[in-house]
Amino acid sequence: MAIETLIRHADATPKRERRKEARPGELLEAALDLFVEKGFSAARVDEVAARAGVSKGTLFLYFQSKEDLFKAVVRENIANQFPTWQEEFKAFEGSSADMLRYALMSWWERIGKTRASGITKLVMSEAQNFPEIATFYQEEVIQPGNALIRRILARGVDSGEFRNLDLEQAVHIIVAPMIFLMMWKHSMGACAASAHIVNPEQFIHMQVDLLLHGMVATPLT
Amino acid sequence: MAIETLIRHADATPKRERRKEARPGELLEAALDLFVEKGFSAARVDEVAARAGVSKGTLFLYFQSKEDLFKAVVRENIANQFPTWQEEFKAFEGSSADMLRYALMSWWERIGKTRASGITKLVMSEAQNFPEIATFYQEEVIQPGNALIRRILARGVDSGEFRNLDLEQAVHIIVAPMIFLMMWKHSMGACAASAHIVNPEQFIHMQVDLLLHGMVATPLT
Amino acid sequence: MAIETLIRHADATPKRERRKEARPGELLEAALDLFVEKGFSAARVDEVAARAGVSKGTLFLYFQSKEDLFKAVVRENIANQFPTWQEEFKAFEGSSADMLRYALMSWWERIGKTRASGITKLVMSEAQNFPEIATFYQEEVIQPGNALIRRILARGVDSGEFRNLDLEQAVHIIVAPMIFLMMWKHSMGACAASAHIVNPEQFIHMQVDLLLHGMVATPLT
Amino acid sequence: MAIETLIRHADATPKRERRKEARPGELLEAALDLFVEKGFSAARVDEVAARAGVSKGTLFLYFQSKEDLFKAVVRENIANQFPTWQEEFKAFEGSSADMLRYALMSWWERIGKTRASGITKLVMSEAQNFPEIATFYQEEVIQPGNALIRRILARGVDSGEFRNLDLEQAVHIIVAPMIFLMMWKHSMGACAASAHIVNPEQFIHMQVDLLLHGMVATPLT
DNA sequence: TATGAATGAGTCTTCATTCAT
DNA sequence: TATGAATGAAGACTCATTCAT
Repeated sequence: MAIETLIRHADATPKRERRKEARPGELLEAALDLFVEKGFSAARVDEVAARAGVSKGTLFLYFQSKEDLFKAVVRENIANQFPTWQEEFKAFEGSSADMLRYALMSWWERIGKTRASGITKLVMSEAQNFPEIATFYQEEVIQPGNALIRRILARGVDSGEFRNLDLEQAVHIIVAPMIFLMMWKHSMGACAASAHIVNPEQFIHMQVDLLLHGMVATPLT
Repeated sequence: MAIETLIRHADATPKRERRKEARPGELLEAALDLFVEKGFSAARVDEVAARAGVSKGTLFLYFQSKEDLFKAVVRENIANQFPTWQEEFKAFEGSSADMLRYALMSWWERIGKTRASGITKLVMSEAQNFPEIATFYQEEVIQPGNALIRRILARGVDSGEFRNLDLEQAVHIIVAPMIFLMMWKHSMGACAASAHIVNPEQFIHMQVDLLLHGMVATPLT
Repeated sequence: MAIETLIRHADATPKRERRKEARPGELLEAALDLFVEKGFSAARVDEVAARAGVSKGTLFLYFQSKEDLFKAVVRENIANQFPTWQEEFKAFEGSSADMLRYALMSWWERIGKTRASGITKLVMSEAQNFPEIATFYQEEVIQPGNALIRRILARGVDSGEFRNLDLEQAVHIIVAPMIFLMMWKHSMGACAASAHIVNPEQFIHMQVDLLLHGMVATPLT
Repeated sequence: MAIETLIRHADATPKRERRKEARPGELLEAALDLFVEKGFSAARVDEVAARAGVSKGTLFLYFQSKEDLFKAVVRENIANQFPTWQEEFKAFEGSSADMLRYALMSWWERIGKTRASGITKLVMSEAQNFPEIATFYQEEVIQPGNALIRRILARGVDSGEFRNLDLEQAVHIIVAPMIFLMMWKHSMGACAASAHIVNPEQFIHMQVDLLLHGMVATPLT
């Protein structure tokens, strides 16, 4: 998608011409779909090419190898939605509890629910075989994401709304179930036997509730 | 070859050794290693056999297929542990909060910390390509595991120690961070940029604390 | 290797040759040879490919599987002939006795005499191990073949030239010796002790004669 | 069977002792079944051994190789029922037509119908790969069998009951359908799609009828 | 003599990659 | 630049045969 956008901006040439220039973008699109769906090794380059409407040979004209294609796919799709969010959160006026709830729910709407979650699943699944990509993802996605959550928690602690938490740890605890949701959606969740065991919206609701108020009947004194 | 012969004589290792009792265990060991290291489809049965010190044919003497071998690995390393836990939990006498804490920590000691956690990572990564494995794992690991947690929660609710929870959802919320830990350890956790970001023991401690008592400074009234 | 290189230069045969049109035919030729020579299961796809001058992979470009290849061989060499026969028979103007004689003789010329007869031998030899092939053969060769014969007999009965026969049975009686000829040619006929015991043309002549007029000196009254 | 008989006659030792001696016979029995059922290459030596109640290793104690076993099986089972028949035919008093009918029907009862027909199927199927066996069979079974038929035909011709036939050819025409019946029974006849297409008894009846009196309504003048 | 665990060559099939056109 | 025919190195699994016991 990023590449396509760049190309579009570069020149507004008529369709036939652009077609040629757009090839890599179409291939990356198709590859993303297939890598998410089947994983790196089970995805077939024939199918990627076919879905992009070109021949297998053409694919190798743009990408040296399947691995090369994979890396390009992930790099292209690690987009930053974070700046937008940062703006939203700066302007947020409710309680920090509401802010947390809002953050997780909107994360689900914009990332978890969409195809973007497939990238996370993909990166985590193949991290062992592509360490550079894992590092890249860690830096470009996970750390900024964590920073966003950390800011919300810090706000709550500062205002006295939250207990005095170890922020670093707490961030992971918030983030873990979201990552779980994405993994689940693209793995067990896609299998018949366990398809609808986890309902994401309910899951997030309860997650926030428990995180905020705990399970014990007699609260901390 | 002359050298090889010399070595053979030095070790006096017979080419064919009959060790029927020991074989399956040795193969399962090697298989666990390789499955965790490379994933299900990338692990080669030849290599499993070689690492166990036998020929490819011998492997198929003990396991009908690669899938069968994998199932045996899962049973040996994960499923087998459930009965023990069940016993322990039956005999447990402390509070349900302590019980939950104990469950998660001992789960970490016996599974999460060990190579066995790699199995969970692998299953989630490749579930889509091997539906039969996904179903198997769902039935032999996830459902029994969930049942164990559900019993703890039910005990807490029954005794009035916990709030009246939607057990099914709560189970997922307990389990999700554990799955996250396993995924993390075998994906991002293995890359430099994030190696020690998540400390499992601390993570679990805080997870239990937050789950039990919540984050808000002013508890539910 | 030096020699090989020399030869290559001498011939100037390119390693990779693109001959999409010709490939299937060449493969079918080679496959027919090998299937007849070794039987279905003993014939090796590698050897078929090699004999056709292509790599193993190329064979699977044109035929989905060994079984698929075999079916194509059957269609090419046997099943394809039925429409032609049907045309010929439609246009046939002589007596039904002549028609029968012609059918059997031309069957011998076009199938029995050629390598194609080896296919029948092979199918009968291996039918039990490859039920799908047996069914295929039954449907694509035996039934159409029988239908052709049945039509000739029916014509003779209708015209009063033949006695009122049980057509279904009579068809088998006509067909049996033809199958015998094919079996014989590719089994006992290939061994010294019996090489020339059965002369097909004479055999067919006498077969038709006896079938038409019987052996007894005093005919039915 | 032949071997067993020999052994039984040789010594009437108690069961336990004889067991050991009987091994080869039991193996040949089991092997016959399996070779007939599946053919040479599809029959598994494990299964032969298992069916004979011994281990695979034991089989190779008695037979050098699978091929060796195969040859032994066929040799053992080419029994001669011919002398008996010869006696019967010498004493036969009816017409030659009746004699022919009787010969074919009793052949079906004693050979075609029984497991013995499996040997023929086996030998014809594997003749290409075992030429010595084909020769052996030709001499030991086919030629004597043909001689029997030839005598019947000669009797009919001599008595003026039959036309003046080329005996050599006529014999083949009589024998061909019988061989067809055996092949069919053990190949296509064993497949669901065509199980009962050919009814042997009816087939033989009609065969004899047509052979004797022909199909044409207006007989030879 | 009997066992059955162990072997390893051999089989079909797949698929990333190359290259003549 | 684009094609798609051709390649060949794997990979899972089988099975006749061997050999330590």
